[in-house]
Amino acid sequence: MVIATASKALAALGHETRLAIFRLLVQAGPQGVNAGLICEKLQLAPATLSFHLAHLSRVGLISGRQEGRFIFYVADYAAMDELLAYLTDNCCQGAQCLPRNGETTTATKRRRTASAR
Amino acid sequence: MVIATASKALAALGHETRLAIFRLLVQAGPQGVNAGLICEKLQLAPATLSFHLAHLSRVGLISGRQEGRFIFYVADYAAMDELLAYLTDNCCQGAQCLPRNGETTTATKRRRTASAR
DNA sequence: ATATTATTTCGATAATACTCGAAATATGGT
DNA sequence: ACCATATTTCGAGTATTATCGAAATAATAT
Repeated sequence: MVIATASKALAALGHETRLAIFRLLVQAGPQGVNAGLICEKLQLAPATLSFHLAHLSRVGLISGRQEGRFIFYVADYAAMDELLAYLTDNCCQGAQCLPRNGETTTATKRRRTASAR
Repeated sequence: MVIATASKALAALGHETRLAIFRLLVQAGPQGVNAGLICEKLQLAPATLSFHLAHLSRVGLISGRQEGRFIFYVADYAAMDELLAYLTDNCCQGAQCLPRNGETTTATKRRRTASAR
């Protein structure tokens, strides 16, 4: 992934409403959630939701699947995976991600696993 | 980490210039890079750089250490670690992060490692 | 065909963020 | 004290993003 792509994905998630939407979709799993239900759960005006869904779609983090009158939005796990890979590879280099106390935390383990690829 | 904090950190990284700055600092390691050198490497006007450094500092992703006339900026690895932990925990739930083809990729391994905590 | 429901697009407004020259501040050298 | 260098703050202009009512589109049901 190139930096321009990564920064666009990060910007998309860098808005509380959109992060909440994405989180909801991830937790909903592969069947997704239709727009109306997202509106209801997150208390958003339909036009506002539509704006944010379009943004997330544009950067490839979600996609929509029409089913009857509904459009079910689904998180794109592969896109998120690529973003996380970019961050661990470029913004969390090796042993430097060790916290000061020397304890091994998630990022470190994550990095080790990644290098074992 | 709460969603407000996570979205602020993501927004900070969601700008190509700031992501480039953060990446540079991560790669520079614990001694950091002084502002002037960042300016030079990334070809930024001093005032512009200062604006972005302030933004990254405000959300806790970097910090500055005065040394003589210079201010060395350093990436906060712990903050990045927490952000990655938030994303893997909240936006990449378990087996759902498996890509369609069934191959195991980074995020999956990452998630498994995380659950073994 | 018409009505109903789901969602998006349009349009206007408001708010926030970005860029950068110029001036201000801070530190160190002479 | 003065000068040079490093960085930030100020201020103003520009651009981008967010919100949401109202109208338009799309799908289904009656």
